[in-house]
Amino acid sequence: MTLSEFQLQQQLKSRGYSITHPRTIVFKALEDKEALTMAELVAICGQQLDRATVYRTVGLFEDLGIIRRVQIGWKYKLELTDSFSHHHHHLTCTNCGKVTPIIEDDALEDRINSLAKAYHFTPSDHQIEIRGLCYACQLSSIVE
Amino acid sequence: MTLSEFQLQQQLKSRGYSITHPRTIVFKALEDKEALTMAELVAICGQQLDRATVYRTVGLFEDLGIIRRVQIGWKYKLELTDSFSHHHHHLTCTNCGKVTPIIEDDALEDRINSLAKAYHFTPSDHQIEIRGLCYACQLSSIVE
DNA sequence: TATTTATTGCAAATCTGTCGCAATTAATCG
DNA sequence: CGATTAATTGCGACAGATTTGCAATAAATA
Ligand SMILES: [Mn+2]
Ligand SMILES: [Mn+2]
Ligand SMILES: [Zn+2]
Ligand SMILES: [Zn+2]
Repeated sequence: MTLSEFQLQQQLKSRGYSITHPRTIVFKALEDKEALTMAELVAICGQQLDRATVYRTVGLFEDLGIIRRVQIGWKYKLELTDSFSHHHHHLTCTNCGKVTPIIEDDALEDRINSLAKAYHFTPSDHQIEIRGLCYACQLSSIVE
Repeated sequence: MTLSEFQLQQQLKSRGYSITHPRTIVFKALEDKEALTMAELVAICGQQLDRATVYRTVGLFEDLGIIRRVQIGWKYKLELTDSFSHHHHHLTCTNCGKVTPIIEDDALEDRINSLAKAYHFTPSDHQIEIRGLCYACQLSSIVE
């Protein structure tokens, strides 16, 4: 069992939820992967689980702060929260669709927090998506 | 006719699309408003336009870079792009749902662009949402 | 104003997400 | 380890959101 799988079980248990087969399957599907759409997640788990169960599990995991939704392109995707992964943001290539995580940047995080304060907000979370052309797509567009 | 309505017509014409009544209605519905959900937009235009037409127009406007989707909470909303409005980001109150625009901040924009460069991306656009408690909701949570 | 082509409205189809309920599974305890 | 109990799941069925084909209509052009 991985460390985060253990964390998941602790999290469920401490909040009075059972550790079930479906919940483990959904968690593993998201582990170590860059954000998945709901459709992709259902496709991965769908052979073994009912659609409704995947939705219910996603809902529960969101409530428990185990996964979060982020906007990538025009859809939202799901990924493990910072407690199970590392805080990061996303670069999306508008040409090939590749999504690259941006590792945490203190200057950026600080600016975000100061801005929230300037508007008298108490920030709890934030998300950033930068869209543009990835290196590979820049090269191929020069060739054309 | 407003300046941005004129811009819209230029944009449509130059790309070979007709300037139609439905397209004008959808554009006006979004003008000078903070992000609308698709449901809100359909409600506003729905009396005069078919649902399908609203969806098709939104799709076209997205392709033409006239409107964009931004994630607000767990849903997306629609708003005019920077060419028709001013570049900004969003603060969302997780308690009352209020959405506040953050006016452009150079330090933030610079950091975003440097990060993109560091990853060899050519950035074209980005979006930021900060979630947290607005001032009013902070006060009421202290009272409780 | 007549002609041509793009656009729209309508209705049907398809996705997406939700719900109630009976069958199953996990947790608990002797 | 079995029996008991309560939570969870699968299975329709369902409501809402978005897409599509096609005939009717409106916009552009000359
Ligand atoms: Mn990610
Ligand atoms: Mn806005
Ligand atoms: Zn690319
Ligand atoms: Zn609030």
